[in-house]
Amino acid sequence: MPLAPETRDRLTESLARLVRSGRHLSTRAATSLHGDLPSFGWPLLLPLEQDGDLRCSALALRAGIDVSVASRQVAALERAGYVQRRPDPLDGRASLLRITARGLEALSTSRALRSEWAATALADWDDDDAQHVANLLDRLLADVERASASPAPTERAVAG
Amino acid sequence: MPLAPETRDRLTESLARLVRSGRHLSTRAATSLHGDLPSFGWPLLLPLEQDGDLRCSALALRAGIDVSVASRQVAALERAGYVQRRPDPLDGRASLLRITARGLEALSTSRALRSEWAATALADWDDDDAQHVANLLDRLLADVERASASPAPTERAVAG
DNA sequence: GACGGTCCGTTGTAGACCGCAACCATCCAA
DNA sequence: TTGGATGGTTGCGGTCTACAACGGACCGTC
Repeated sequence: MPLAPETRDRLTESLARLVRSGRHLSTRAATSLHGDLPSFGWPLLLPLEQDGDLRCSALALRAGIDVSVASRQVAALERAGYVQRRPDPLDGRASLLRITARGLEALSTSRALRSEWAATALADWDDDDAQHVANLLDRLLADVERASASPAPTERAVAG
Repeated sequence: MPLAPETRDRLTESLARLVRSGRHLSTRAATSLHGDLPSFGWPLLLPLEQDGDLRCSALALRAGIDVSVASRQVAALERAGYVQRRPDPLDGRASLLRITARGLEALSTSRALRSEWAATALADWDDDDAQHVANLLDRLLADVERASASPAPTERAVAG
């Protein structure tokens, strides 16, 4: 059965509330969820942990932020000793960023804090439901990002 | 089967990415998703549409923001003619906020834009999956908000 | 009926995050 | 060699947020 408009709107509304709540949580949680890591540390260090050395622009792309923002945040992380930069041997303009041991450690404690928090929040979920919703969330995320990337639809909606 | 740690962490990670992506979308979408309504218009006007007249403090509670923020945003909405205020007959300190015809109309066009956007984003979902994920999202949202409201768990995590 | 504590909403202030535009240094192709 | 393209930094302005202080109104108490 194709998607009914009511279901669609209900889903977007739930999504909007979730985003709002998540934003609220991430500002409020501040130190309790990130340890001594600044709030932007997680989304920047995680790609560095997973993919190894990255350029600033690549990191910005992964984190979904402007290069200028990434530049400032990376500078802060570098000052704090979470990342290290070395000149890119292939391009004199660029730097390569690498996560330090301190960065890995901070990521680890932050991961533990998140995990602990999630354990209390999701106390009465069973594994099947959680896996199911995780699958659907990933799919939803992919679709939202795809629709967000293409500039056309909403502008068409405005014009039409 | 109880929630496995891996599932838990996977779910939080998906959730974090979704929130991040959604935030990005809501800033980027700006005019295309809200029409001429300011970005904070939707979460403020919606409770007024659903529940009728509300005080500023009640509205702030519903929107999950501080009263001072709500006060400023409501003032902007009032200047733009989306809401109307009248003194609360029961309490000389308070005002009652009511959404105007213009506000209802703006909400309606905004809803249409959202709906149109959602239609393209969720094009290849079927109704069962969408309803299922909406149900699970609502439950997830409730749990997250509950865990977010209680100050204890994360601080315990930090202390321990 | 006056008074002190409490509550509502507004305003001042400050911080976090974001993106755009201008800029320098470097790269690369013509 | 030279001019356009590119990587990263910085200046600037904008948005959203919360906390603190304040004036005005409310209410239980004396």
